[in-house]
Amino acid sequence: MPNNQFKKGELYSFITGKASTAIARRLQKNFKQANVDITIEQWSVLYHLWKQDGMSQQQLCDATFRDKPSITRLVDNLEKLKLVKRVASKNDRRINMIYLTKEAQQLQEQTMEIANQTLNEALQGVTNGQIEIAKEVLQNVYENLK
Amino acid sequence: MPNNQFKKGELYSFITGKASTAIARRLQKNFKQANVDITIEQWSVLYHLWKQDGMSQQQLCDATFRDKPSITRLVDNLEKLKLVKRVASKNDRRINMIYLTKEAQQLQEQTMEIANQTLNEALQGVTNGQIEIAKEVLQNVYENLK
DNA sequence: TTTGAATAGTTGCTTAAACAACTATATGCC
DNA sequence: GGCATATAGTTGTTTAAGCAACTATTCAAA
Repeated sequence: MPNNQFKKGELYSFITGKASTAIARRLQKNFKQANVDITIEQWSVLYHLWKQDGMSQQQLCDATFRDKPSITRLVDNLEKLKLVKRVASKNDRRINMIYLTKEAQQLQEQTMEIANQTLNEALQGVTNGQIEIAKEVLQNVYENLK
Repeated sequence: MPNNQFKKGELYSFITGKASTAIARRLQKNFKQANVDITIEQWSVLYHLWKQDGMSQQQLCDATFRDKPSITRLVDNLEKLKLVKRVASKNDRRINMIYLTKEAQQLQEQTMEIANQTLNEALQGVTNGQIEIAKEVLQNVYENLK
């Protein structure tokens, strides 16, 4: 493989992920404007629980690409906010199953709408074909490194 | 513009930026293996100073897409590591100009090589054409939101 | 020229990430 | 059964991000 496939000056945007930072900030701002008082990291955990309620912390680690201490503390904070509950598994007492509260269930529709709007703001002027290719590249990078 | 340009299930990878997180982690790991004891955030500041030594903190904010407190503290830590020096501007006493030390200058070649290798690992199997489109999309997103 | 606004940087606070070290429970093998 | 190992989760520590509030300096306009 050629060692210098890319010009050095082009490295930076790939490594720093300014685009995803910008999306994250905008989403946080849009949550705040709608008086939704959660962080985007907390939202990303809820996102997976909305898809499947009752996941173990380890499953949340895999789903959100975070390590175990990060999930422990995100779940701590979500519990303080009364958005999730830890329930010890009866089959395997090492495992905490995480369940959404009613309050968290009620957040789904509103916050998914805000996330959709945020993505529409972010992707103005970008064609669906370009988006598909960008997603493939990002997925490929993720697979190469995980 | 249509309101639901994207399927909801496709949102997540865009918002969370798993790919850039993965690149960042791999770069950090590769620095560590080479006994380069700096964080990727510190490296990203040095990166811009290698391109142009003697920038103000505000210029570093713009270049690295960080806010002022973040740069204050990154410069604090880089000063502790003796990699940069703050020099008060004589023209405008509000401004700190940040200069690389000799130690930091010596880090450039090695760490840029590691960054190049890391990108090559990340982008295996991705064509230059795909990379160009992905970069355009990410740049477009950044412009839309900044 | 003085007063109000803008700019550059710092500090305090909360949230989160990464890593290492730790506890508790389960599993597999002899 | 008992011991080594793997798995699930927690705690401690350092680094960093984001926001608000703050100080110091400069600029601009009356």
